[in-house]
Amino acid sequence: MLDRKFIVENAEAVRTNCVNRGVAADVARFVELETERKTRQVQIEDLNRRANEVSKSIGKAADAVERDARKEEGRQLRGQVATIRAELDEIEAEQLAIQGTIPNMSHPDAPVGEDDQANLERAQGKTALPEFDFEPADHVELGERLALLDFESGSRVAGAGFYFLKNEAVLLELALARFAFETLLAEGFTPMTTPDVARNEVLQGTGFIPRGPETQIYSIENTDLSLIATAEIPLGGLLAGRTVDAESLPLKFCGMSHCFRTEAGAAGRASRGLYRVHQFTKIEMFAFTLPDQSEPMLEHLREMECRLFDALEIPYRVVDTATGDLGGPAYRKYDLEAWMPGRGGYGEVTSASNCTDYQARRLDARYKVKGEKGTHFVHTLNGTAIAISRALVAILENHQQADGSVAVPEVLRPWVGMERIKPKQQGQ
RNA sequence: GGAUGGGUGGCCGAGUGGACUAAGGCGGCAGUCUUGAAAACUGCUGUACGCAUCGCGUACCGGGGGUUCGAAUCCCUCCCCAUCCGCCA
Repeated sequence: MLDRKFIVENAEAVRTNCVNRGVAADVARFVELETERKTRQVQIEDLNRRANEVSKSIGKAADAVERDARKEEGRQLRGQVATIRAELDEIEAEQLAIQGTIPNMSHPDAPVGEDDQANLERAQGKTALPEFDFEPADHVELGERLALLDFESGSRVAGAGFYFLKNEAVLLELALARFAFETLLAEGFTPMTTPDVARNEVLQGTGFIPRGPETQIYSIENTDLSLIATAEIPLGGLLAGRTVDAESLPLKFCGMSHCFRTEAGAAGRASRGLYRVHQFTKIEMFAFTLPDQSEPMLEHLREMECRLFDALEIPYRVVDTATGDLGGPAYRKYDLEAWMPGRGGYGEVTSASNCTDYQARRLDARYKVKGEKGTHFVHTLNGTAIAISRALVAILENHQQADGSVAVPEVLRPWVGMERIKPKQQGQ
């Protein structure tokens, strides 16, 4: 969320930004409430001060009569505090509700627009679009022919949206993970595997809504735990409620986790195959930085994503996300969209966001400069290194061959142990 | 799952109703001393918010609630951690 003082002092800019982002948030009401809140705050502090003075004077009271009189005075004061406190709580609750709906400010270069139609292509990958001298298959059909994907069993076991990977698909998953980690380790990222569940508090801190009608999150009954939708959640939680020394920043992590998403309301929307599933494995980058480091860090994350997908020989474009499509926490966001011959178009495979201090404020993740008074909020960034399921779509569809096989990208061969994935006989 | 003990300021750690709303130590910062450093000595050293001309105030001792004029301290409740036992990949 945004800082309340910032909202009040920049009400007009915040309001305009809400419009650009397509969010209806009552900024004016927030500002109005802030005045109300401050009045109450000052009243309460004054009453508390007087009550504290009274309390201290009781020990020194001359006699029982005076003591009783002072006690009564104290009771009165504390009673008044309780009344005003209740009003203040109500005001704060309303403010917090509004504050939660106000999105982060937007980078001045982010394209202004309602939705992904307004996204701006910034660059293209090194790999040219494939030209097939045959009718290319989509990944579902390839998965079938090569015995790599089993959606039917997945849905029998866990329901629609779940799947089994098998045979070389499993090797590809492991190879992709290994490849991503090797690349990122060389760049100073600290590798992590994370809990696949997290406290709802951590979900909320990172900006995810664990419950409610439009939630995308699976929650675990009778606990305050949810299945994570991305390693961004536990990695962001690493510094939740903590204050680190400024010198220790930036911190770069890459975490592998399973990701679980209910995809409520997404039925029918490109729902075939691996593109939109309830569970997948993902290697995610996450960074905590000083404020002036976050913009270069976003470029760094994007650069890593490009390097990974160039190495996988997958054609893609880099898109600068439009204000209306940024979501709540992002200040700026780049997506990599890979070419997917099966759909004859681009599909999102990664996403890198600079959340500035928006996420950190909710997480309460701070840094402190030695010798200076006070603390500041860190900046947080996250970016997909490789989301296995979507990477598999792109690999299978782009590297398919006329003979029905799929070429394994050069960089993965050491781990997959073969150059080609060949069609199987029935039952394999 | 069973038993026990715990959660206090950057860290260690004292503190069972009012004497600074946290002793003492470590670490950190500044100064004295010293050719320089170390040691020693002296002082300072949490965060947030508010008011304000140095400064003052309010809140915070795991979270929430309660008792009381007054709670780190008493009560209720939840969470977490540690150790041992059992079970187990």
